[in-house]
Amino acid sequence: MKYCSISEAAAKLNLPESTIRYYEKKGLLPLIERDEAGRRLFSEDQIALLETVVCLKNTHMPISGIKQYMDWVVEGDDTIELRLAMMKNHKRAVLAEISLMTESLKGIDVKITRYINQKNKEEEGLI
Amino acid sequence: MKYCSISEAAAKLNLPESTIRYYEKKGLLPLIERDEAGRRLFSEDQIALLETVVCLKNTHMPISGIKQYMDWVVEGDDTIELRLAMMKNHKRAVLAEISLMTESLKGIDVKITRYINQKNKEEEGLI
DNA sequence: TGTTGACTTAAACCATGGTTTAAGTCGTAT
DNA sequence: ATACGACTTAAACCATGGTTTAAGTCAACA
Repeated sequence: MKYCSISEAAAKLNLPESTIRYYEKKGLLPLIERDEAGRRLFSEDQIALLETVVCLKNTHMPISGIKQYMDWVVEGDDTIELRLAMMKNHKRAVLAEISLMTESLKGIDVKITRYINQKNKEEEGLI
Repeated sequence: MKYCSISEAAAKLNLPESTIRYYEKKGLLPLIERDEAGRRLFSEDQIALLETVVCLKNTHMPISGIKQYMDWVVEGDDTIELRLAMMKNHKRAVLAEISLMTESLKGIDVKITRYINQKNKEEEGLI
């Protein structure tokens, strides 16, 4: 298996190293191995877990939620139902948030349209 | 013109009163009138402005951005171009965020599918 | 051998976006 | 008159999600 350093992991995921350390401290990245010098070693699996963290973070799951999920991952197959339920719930929350944003975007579009019209009126006035 | 109290405004917009006071303090709600006793009076226009704040907040514009926008609103028609540019930029940012969320949601769907399959395999194993 | 450069830690620090508290002022109904 | 509910303020407090700092360890290269 190939391992990579924290700087390589950070580059792959486009995250600051400090963030990765912070995530590990918060329990979002359990079971990270270390070399003899105490440096973190990220396996492909760890990188995949980190990608999952990023994916959940991108969809605004709080740290506490991601930690719960990762605790269940570590716990093993007995928690599959729990993880499934969590992901289904989270998906619903994300879709709701996207809906809200999409809806609110309409209000922004109204302003854009209005401002464009006002600008045009000004220009007509100048002609 | 009809005015309403902070509690009525809070009820209309489904916001805590404390949040409305906080927004005013931060400069997001300029020109709020007061009665003789110092109580805030919200006109229809103020309510509309507050709705705009909520709309921008729902689309994750930071307080500092909303304040800039409101400062421009107060400044008047000379700032229409600036407001238009800001709203166009913001719209782009919101669409990008929605894209990121939508993309990340795929990763979540992958997990949902996988967990459902794993559950089914377990059940087959039990038969 | 010594000096880089990449890593380590704990703790302090920061920004953001509110919420809560404490103390006080009104207007009105009893 | 007084007591209640709705309002006011400034300041303290809180959670979240990191980032920065300071001090140290280690491996490898000149």
